[in-house]
Order: sequence, then structure tokens, then C-alpha cells
Amino acid sequence: MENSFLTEFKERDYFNQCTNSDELEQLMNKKKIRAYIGFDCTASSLHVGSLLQIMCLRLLQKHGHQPIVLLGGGTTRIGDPSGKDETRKILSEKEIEKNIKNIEKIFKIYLKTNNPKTKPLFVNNYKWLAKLNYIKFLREIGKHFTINKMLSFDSVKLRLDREQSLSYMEFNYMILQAYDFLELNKNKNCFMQIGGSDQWGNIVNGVELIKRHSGKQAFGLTTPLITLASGTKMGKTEKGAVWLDKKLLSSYYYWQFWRNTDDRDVLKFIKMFTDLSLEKIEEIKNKNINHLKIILANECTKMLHGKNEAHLAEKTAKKTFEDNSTGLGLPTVSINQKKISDKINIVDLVALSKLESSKSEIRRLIKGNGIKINNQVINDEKFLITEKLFSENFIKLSIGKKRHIKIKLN
RNA sequence: GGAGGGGUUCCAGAGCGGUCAAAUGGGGCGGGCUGUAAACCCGUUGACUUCGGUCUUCGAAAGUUCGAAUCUUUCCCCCUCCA
Repeated sequence: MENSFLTEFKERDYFNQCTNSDELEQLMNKKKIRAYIGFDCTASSLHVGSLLQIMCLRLLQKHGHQPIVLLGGGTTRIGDPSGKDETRKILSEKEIEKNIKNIEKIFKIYLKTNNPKTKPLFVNNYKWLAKLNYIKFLREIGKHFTINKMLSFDSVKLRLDREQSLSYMEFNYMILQAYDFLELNKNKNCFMQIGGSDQWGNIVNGVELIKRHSGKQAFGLTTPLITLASGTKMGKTEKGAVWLDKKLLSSYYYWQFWRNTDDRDVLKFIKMFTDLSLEKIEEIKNKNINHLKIILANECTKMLHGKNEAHLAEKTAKKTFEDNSTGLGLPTVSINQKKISDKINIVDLVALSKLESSKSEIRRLIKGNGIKINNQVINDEKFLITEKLFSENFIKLSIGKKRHIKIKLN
């Protein structure tokens, strides 16, 4: 028998919990279903922290099921208290709409398909949440929820235990999410909701609401929270979020992000975030670790930014890091030729490059041998940049071992 | 509503009239070792600087003082206990 969705889901370590694993397996073997994941639209894009969720939708497609992407225009207006200590700032309608449009583009890349049966369905819960009638809602939906139980959910309990305020608005979030599931179940024939482990409570609520309200059996499935070997959460680095959007993070940096994966996480990530088959992974898993990191970076970049970009990023990395030269795809900053003829010094040049904003920090870097021009350590902060340094109209500026850029004259 | 405790630099957390740009730890950054890994070691971590210094920071504002993160007053916010 061929590998089922759930089997592969587990094999790739996407699995955390399921409301009813056996029955779900039966259902999915019997027929193709629709499943949904809701995404937060508080930012203008998604970052790698959401990538596992996206991969789940891809996996659904791969097994012939149809993903529904819920971009929560309604719930984003409320704010999910799960895992949050404080009330989030509320965004304006316009911002949310803009975010939704942007985020949709990401899904159109990851979930692109020619098969009409697995084409992603985009829904916005604003459509049904905005026109809810309060009294009617309380009578039909609210009656299925007991405060006793709601208070026992982690998202609520943690906030109360720590004596952090939880507004009535946020308290309602879980009901709205449950209602979303019910709505999708009724109108889109959606039988499963997937989410991160922090969504378990919200998801179970939905499953129970469907049961009570319509007497139907729906399913919930969660993925584990990915923690890096270093103990931090995935997705955000010191330099900011790892965005899944070329405008916010170039393909070069995206490739670098994966290339810099901790040894201990490499195989896990290959399994989770690439399309390589499990057999293939088994085959290559003993290869040189740096080689595996390159495979990981290539696969991930290819999936998001395309083959050419991935290829260029790899080539650039090889030139920059291995051959100590300058790759074509290296991030480039243009500066005015006049600046050079005006005798600019190294501190000002670095400041101009925007790699560092503080001149004190740049001076510190120079003192610590952290700045190089064309691979030469510069340890004099008065070092003058002359046109002679520019070959083929650019110089290579390096900060530390990892940050390299080209500075071009124009 | 009553009684206490507190808000310090990215985070945690010392300092409680001058020696404080502020201990210590974490994190970050740079260097070394390596493999664009981890661990470890060293340095650094407000801004500007002609490297002499200068300027802005300790919830907010006002005040006492030669001098305030440290004392006083008012205000804002948070926590603990009681009602």
C-alpha cells in the first residue's frame, strides 16, 4: 500500500498530536479531504517560523488532498492570546488587508499546482465573523462553551496564573477560531484543522463545536514546536526574522540562513523542509555535513525563490567563502563616485554601506580586526579609501567572517 | 478602597548622594581554534570624537544639592497582601 498522508506526516516528524489518529487515517485513505490552517496576518509577510505549517499544506497536496489557507482577517483583528504574555497591538483594517494580500503570494508559490483538485483555497474569516449577530451567536455557538472549561485552557490559564490581564476580547479568540472551523466544515466541507502545538486547545474546541453543533466528526492535528539545537525558537535570529519574501530578505541571505544551520539540526531540517524523498534522505544522510547543509540551503531556496536564485546563491557562497573571491550574487551597495574623490575613510565607508549604523561600533570592529577591504584586514580607522582599491569598479567589504558585500561606484 | 514592594542600559539583575556610561550573568558582536558547525578561550557591548574629551541615559516631570540612578514632591505604570 502506498504511503499515506499521515504516515509521511509522522515520518517527517511533523506530528505532535491528533484528536483521533486512527479514524483520521481511515478517512484519508478512503477519500480525499480538505484541511485548513489559519495564519496570523499581523505582519506583512511570514517567516520561517511558519514554514512547517506551509510544508504540511504541501504534504496534503502531495497526497491528493486539498489545502485551505485561512488568512484571518477577522481573528487578526482580535489577537490570539496563545503563547503571548501581552495583548498585541491591534492593526488597522488597511494594514491587515495589505498583509493578507502579501501573505497570499507566498502560498501561491509554495502551493502552486496544475491539479485543480489540490489547488489551494483561500478564505478570509472576516467574511463570516464580521457579520455575526451577537445574540444569535451566543445562543447558537456560545451555549456550547463553558467558562469552566475555557478557563482551563493553557492560553487562558497561563495568562491568569501570571496575573497578566486578558481582555474579554482576547478571551473570545478561541471561540471565534472554533467557529471558523465550524464554518469551513459547513460551507467548504473541511474536515481537518492543522496547527502548531500551541494551537491544540483552539483546534480541539473547533472539533468539539462541530460535533455538538452538527454531530459530525472532524479532526485536529498539530505539529511540534521546533526548537533549534541552540535552544531558541525557529524563525527569528538576532538580525531579525527570516522572511519568506524576497523584498524583506534576499535569496542570498535566505540561502545563508539554511547554510548556517547547526550540525545537529541539519538532517531534521532536510526531512522537514525539503521535498527530498525519505529514501533519498536515507541515502545521503552520511554524507559530509557541510555538503548536506548546501543541499538543505539549495532545496529550501529553490522552493521559495526558484532554481536560478538558488543556484546563484550557491555559486556566490562558494566563491565568497571557499575561493575567497567575490561572487556575482553578493549583496551590492552603490555609492557615489564623488564620495571617493572626496577622500572618504574606512569608518565612513562602512557607515555608508549600512551594514553597521554606529560609528562607534565600526571603530570597535576595526580595533578587533573585524573589517576587511578586498580580504585585507584594516586596522587603522583613518584608512582612506581610494579609487585604486576598486578593481572592475567594485571593492569587497567584509565585516567579521560572514558578512561580505560588494561596494560599487556609480 | 486600605497596607506594602517595585519600575535601571538587548534581557535578567546589582547599585541606593560623588570613585557610575552604571557590578555580575545571559545574549549579541569581533578575534582565536575549526568546517560559513558546536564546544572552548580572549576581547568588546550608549552616541559622537581632531582620541584630549564631549554629549545623552537609570518610568515621566519638577525640586534639594557644588554634585543625583541614588534624597524630596507630583504624575504614570506594574506587582504582593487585605476588603
